[in-house]
Amino acid sequence: MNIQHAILGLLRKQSMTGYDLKKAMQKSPIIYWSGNNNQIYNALFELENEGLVVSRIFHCADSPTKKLYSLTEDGKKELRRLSFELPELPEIRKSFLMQLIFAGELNKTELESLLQQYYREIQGAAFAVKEDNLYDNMTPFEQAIYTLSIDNVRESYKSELAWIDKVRAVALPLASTENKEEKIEVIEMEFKSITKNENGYIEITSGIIRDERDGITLISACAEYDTNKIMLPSACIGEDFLQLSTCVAGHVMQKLTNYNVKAAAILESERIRGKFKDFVIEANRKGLFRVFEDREQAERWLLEE
Amino acid sequence: MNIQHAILGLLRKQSMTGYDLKKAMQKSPIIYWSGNNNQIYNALFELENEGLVVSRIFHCADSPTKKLYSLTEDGKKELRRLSFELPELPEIRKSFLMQLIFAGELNKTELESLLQQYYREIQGAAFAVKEDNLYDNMTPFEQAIYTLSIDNVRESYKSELAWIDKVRAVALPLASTENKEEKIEVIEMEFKSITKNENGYIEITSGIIRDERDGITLISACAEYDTNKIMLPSACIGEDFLQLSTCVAGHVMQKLTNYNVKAAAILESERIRGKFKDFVIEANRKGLFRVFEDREQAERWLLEE
DNA sequence: GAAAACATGTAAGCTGTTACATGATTCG
DNA sequence: CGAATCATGTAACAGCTTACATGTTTTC
Repeated sequence: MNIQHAILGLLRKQSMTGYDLKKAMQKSPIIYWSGNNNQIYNALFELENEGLVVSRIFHCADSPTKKLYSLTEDGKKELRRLSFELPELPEIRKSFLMQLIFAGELNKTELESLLQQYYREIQGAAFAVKEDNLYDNMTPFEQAIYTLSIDNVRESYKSELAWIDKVRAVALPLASTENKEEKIEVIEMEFKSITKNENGYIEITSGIIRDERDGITLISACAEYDTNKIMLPSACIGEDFLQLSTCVAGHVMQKLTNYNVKAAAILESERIRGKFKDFVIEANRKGLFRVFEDREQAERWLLEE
Repeated sequence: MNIQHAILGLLRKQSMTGYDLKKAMQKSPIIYWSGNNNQIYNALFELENEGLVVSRIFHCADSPTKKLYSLTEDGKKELRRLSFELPELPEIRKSFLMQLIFAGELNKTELESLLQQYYREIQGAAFAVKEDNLYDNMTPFEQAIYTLSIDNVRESYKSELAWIDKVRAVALPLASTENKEEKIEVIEMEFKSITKNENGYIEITSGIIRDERDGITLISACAEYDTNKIMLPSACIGEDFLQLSTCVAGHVMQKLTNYNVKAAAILESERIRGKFKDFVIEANRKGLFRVFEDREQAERWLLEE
């Protein structure tokens, strides 16, 4: 399976531009190409050379030539041929398994900490899988196949979560309890759920954000409570978060964006200093992460739309 | 996770040469690099430059300098540091899902045929996962972690098989029954199991090998009967198999080698013609696939050792 | 009026693959 | 004695990624 096949597939029911293809690839949890321009435009060029697609050029007013690609008869034939090729084995790469077997003598705390982090990442990833139709007009059969495929992705994550529990049950008791050189502190975060007229969010009640890992904890908590809105009171914002040089704020923002989680932070104006001020202005404009001085305002924004 | 990390991990308990590393990577179902020279020798060069590994050179007699690599103290520290890095999400690429959703209107027969093929490949791959210790002296804890990791791989395949059954149950009834232009013939193969003093093999009782896909059918039958020995009577060897130009024999051989399945074919000498004769001589020498004129001989070879 | 989204493309670089080159040792 | 395995390395190339360049339209 190559990207050409994917493009032919996406063009099967509707004409699209290169940009449309890029968006479709980025959105889909099944199409695993990142949707980068280089590949797509090159592939389209080759497909057109081989006569499998044609482009109609739209000159809107002036120069912005937009090319709408669609399948030729040959393209349809080729897609049908590819559909009956011998299926490929899935490619599965789980770095975490290597990380574990190469780690050697972990003590109980260390192992539990690693498993916890992995659990949260998987949980977050599973939460982010959204069903979101590939084509507009799908037959019931196509719809069923598509839903089943999305299920497949979700189930892969689920069985990974089940496996982590199995490791907890089997391997944790065998791990040594002695402490190695440095003690690893595991500070748990706690959350509570708040519901206001059919809408709700979660709020951190204890724990401090100081680390990239804590970003994952936020996402995973959202997954657990099945919400994508989270309130961060001043008490849970660590000093590291406020120092841009530590990159903590940036990493956490990245996670929020990836998993489409909306976060409102309440920060006293005294705590917003130096470059962090610019970061706040920038973030407030963007959308998924905003800083408020006032709890009421924060809540209003979180719950809106 | 990069290949450097993997190399540090493999060297954790024992010194190894580049060649040893290559073998270890090729064997392991968890370490997903193909174990190609280019990467390994380059990585070793860099690791040595960074002072994370050292090599002792062995001059055996003349020139064949053999380099035994082992971890330095810095290397051990680096490995420990990497062990506590934030775990990465698994990378899962299932082409088959794309193949299905891009295939569009499949009728019942076509869908069932695709599912069948996919099922067999997964079954074969699961069959090929062998537990086979990474290090010699493993603590019970390390042993448990390793066994659990292998389980993880096997369970990924198992849950894929379960998913295929779900697709059969849900989507097959929705598929149209009408026949498209060309009818796809699905000829099932049948097998019987033969046991002789605690040892056994399976034999094809109906169906003909004519296709790369049939190679997968053989592997999948082996997985089902939990054997890696298979008898191919003359009746099941198609004419295409005997024509080297069709590549059928080559592809089937490839599958047998990949999955470590031993196959004995019984062929009358009249049927061995032209270039196929060379292929037979070549194959007989190699080991996993041999041709016999006589059933007795074939059985003896199959059951030996 | 500024930024985000739409739209098409290019360049440099990393990772990993196959294939080649070379020579020693071991094994049937 | 010939082949397979051991052992180290190189070359060329495919695939994919990040980042850059450029300009338009839409949206706040």
